[in-house]
Amino acid sequence: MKENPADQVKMPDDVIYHFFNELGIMEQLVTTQLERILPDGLTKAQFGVLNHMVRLGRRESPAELASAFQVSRPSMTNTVQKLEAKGLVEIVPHETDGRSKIVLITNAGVAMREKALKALMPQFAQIGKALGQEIFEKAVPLLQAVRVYLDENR
Amino acid sequence: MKENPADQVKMPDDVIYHFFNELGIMEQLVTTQLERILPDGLTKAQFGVLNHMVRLGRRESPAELASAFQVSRPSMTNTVQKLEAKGLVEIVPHETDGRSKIVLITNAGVAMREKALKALMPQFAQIGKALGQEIFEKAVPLLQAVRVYLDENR
DNA sequence: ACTATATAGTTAGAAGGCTAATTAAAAAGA
DNA sequence: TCTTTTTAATTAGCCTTCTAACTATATAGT
Repeated sequence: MKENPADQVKMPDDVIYHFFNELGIMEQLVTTQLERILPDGLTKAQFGVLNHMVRLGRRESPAELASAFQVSRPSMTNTVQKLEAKGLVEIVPHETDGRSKIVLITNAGVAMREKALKALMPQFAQIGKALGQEIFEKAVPLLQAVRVYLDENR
Repeated sequence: MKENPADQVKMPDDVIYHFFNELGIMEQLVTTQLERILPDGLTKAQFGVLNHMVRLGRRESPAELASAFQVSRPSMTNTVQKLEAKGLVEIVPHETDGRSKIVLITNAGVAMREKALKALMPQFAQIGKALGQEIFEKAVPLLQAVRVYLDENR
């Protein structure tokens, strides 16, 4: 009876590794396809920030944004600077805390977010039609549970 | 009755967007934490290739590896060159196809993969213990279904 | 009040990813 | 057979992300 080469050293918790592997491969696909659809060279990171700000409609600091997206502060500095260079956000000093800044979305930023949404909509609709919404409704809570755990135990 | 700011422009297929969003945030967390655990500055991409080659025990070309991980060929060229520089793989010409190359894992590569696995094992066990394997067993087929769709429709 | 610690943001440097373009070899077609 | 198209790999240039280190401000502790 031939053994699989993998048996030499067993994979620990194979399902979990498989899960993370599947995650990484899908994220690769999603990011690439998303950025191909987004208008005006908008990246996933940039769209994420614009969308976040419109949806939550709040004044947030770069540090708060970094935390929301689970990226480092230098990464978020970079992202909001790119958005500022495109005129999609404004970055102003915090009124009372001299260390902090506040990121504000501009009218152009809101318009760009709407343009991006319009570009994305058909693709999302197609995926929803092909796979059904149920699969996503089932998956989201599972993903959230894992994310929350990783978030709390790092 | 106050409306949520998001209502100005509705998110198309909110569950699907939420799914992709959750995916991106978790992938960020996973990659960062994984690379903090991996030994000798091994990256997720590098470990992925080593692990893939041991598990499948096959001679594969850079193009096949790129396809397996859903990255571009230039990205895989970069990764295997980094592995070659560390002495973890060998890259030899294909016997019959003058365009192709074959990536072979070295003894050092196998040893490094085992060292990495040993480093990863406790973390995976802890996650499994905290969340249970079931959540991953439920999630993997869902992720696969979405991945296969994206893969086939790009 | 003064010192020490923590927090916000940035800069520098490295890694991985992408697309576009280049080179070389194989396969297909006229 | 000769030309055209496809495929494999690489190079160049850009973007995002990371960690480490630095500056400046705020908070805590003595």
